Amino acid sequence: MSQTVDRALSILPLLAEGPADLGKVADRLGVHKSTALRLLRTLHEHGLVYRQSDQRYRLGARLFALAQEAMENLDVREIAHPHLVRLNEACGHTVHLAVYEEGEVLYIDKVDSRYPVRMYSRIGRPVAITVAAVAKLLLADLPEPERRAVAEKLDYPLYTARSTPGPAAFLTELATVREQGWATDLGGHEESINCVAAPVRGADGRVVAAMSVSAPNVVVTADELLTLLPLVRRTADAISGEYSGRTPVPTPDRDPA
Amino acid sequence: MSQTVDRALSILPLLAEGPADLGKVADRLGVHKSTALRLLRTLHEHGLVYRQSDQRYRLGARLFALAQEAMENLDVREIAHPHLVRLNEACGHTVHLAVYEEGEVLYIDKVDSRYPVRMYSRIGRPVAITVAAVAKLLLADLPEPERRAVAEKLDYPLYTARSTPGPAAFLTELATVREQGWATDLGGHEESINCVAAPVRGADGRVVAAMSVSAPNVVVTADELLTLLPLVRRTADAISGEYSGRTPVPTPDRDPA
DNA sequence: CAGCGGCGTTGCACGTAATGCAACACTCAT
DNA sequence: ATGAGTGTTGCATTACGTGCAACGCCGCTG
Repeated sequence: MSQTVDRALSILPLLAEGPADLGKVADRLGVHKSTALRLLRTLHEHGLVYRQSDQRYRLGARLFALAQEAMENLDVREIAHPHLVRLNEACGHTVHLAVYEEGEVLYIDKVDSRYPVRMYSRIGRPVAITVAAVAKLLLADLPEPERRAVAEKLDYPLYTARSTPGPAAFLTELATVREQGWATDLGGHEESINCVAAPVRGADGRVVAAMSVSAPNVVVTADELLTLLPLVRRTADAISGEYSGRTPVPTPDRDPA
Repeated sequence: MSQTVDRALSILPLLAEGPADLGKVADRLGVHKSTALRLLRTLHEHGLVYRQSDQRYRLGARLFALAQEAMENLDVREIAHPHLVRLNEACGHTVHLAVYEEGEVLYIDKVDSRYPVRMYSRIGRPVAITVAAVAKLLLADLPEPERRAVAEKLDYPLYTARSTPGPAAFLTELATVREQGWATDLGGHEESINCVAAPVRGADGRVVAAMSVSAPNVVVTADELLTLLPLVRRTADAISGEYSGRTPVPTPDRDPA
């Protein structure tokens, strides 16, 4: 809508790929060097872009700070965190919390497994949306037209033989998940890793987040992991209760309502 | 420099304080509502801003993804290298840079001593993890459970009489190192070689790498080497600053007052 | 050492594209 | 109903961003 800003913002993902010099930025934007320079300068003044000693540009500190603040402003996360920790203490596995936003699913919190074997996932990183258990729950709750639209537009990478192959299979899976109120990922992303997930709902019943427990085969089998489902669901429900404000009294309360 | 972009970017810190509606944004920017609307739309298209269900705006998810991607594509080695060279020019000794990865500590860069006597160490080679100063710094920063798990699993070869004998001693040493923010290896790997090391930290304060200066007894005594500690730490801090995009501006002035 | 090519930077005239205005659409309260 | 509070759209004006060309600055290379 605003050309100048649009161009300026296009620089950010470009720099996220790695440092670039002025010429490269101008090229990729399709603008004159002087234009690119001014845009970069403006970004620099706001600290979103940093100029390293070899004069190349890269993303700057304020961006990290903003991302941090943005995350802290997500109140689901704040409410959920202690529950995630408790769940991790109970079962020992990696616990994730994820939200849906604008066609993407992102991890917004994580408690690492107590076992030395760790999964590769980091907060802020987009989830493998077509296979992850949390993604299924979040997408399954979208209104039908949007759900369909999103499913059509996605790529369906075949991470493993069990990955969701395409839109049709995905929509079927979403229907099942929607019906049963929980989801799994059994080796769909990485052959040896399984997950079970449950939804966190707001006061209006809409799914606002999803949480999962993940563990590799070498630690527990898929069947053993499934026995944790009731616990996962109870935890998710507890978070839902607290989030939607109709919590009886969780633990440390200052004013009894 | 660019008014439009400048205004648009000013919205981000504003939203970082918490969600705001169109009117508030326009007010704070000192522009007409329609102008603010267009700016917000552009930010929205790039995912930097998200419109929540009550129509208010808040910081968007792509911000995480950007910050995340930038972190992953950041090359400590590239940023650190000129600093290592400068340090080597200043003190003449061998300078190392190392990172932790999956239970191992690896040298990823090295500037050779100007003295004829050289250590043998190779870039990409695993470090003597139980004794090397850089290894201590990197392991000391791991979360407690993992640190313990790693320490338990290690072998403790007795390279010299001063080598770390076992897990207990190692964990104690790590606690000290963690506390003081620097580390040494005084003849723990080879009888006649000493090292001092300091950590390189990312924007979040986590240790992403460690650097050390090493020299054999025949060139400088351990005490003499220790006098280099402040310089080593300053260098490491400079790298940290640049790595996290925090340094003001590397102006080409000769002498900073 | 001079000459050269590649880079970032600056000043300026041009015309695109951002701006503010005013009118419109909509939702809630009253 | 009716009003005040939102967010939204179309449009005329001109401010502002744009590209150009010239400059300065290294680091090469002959």
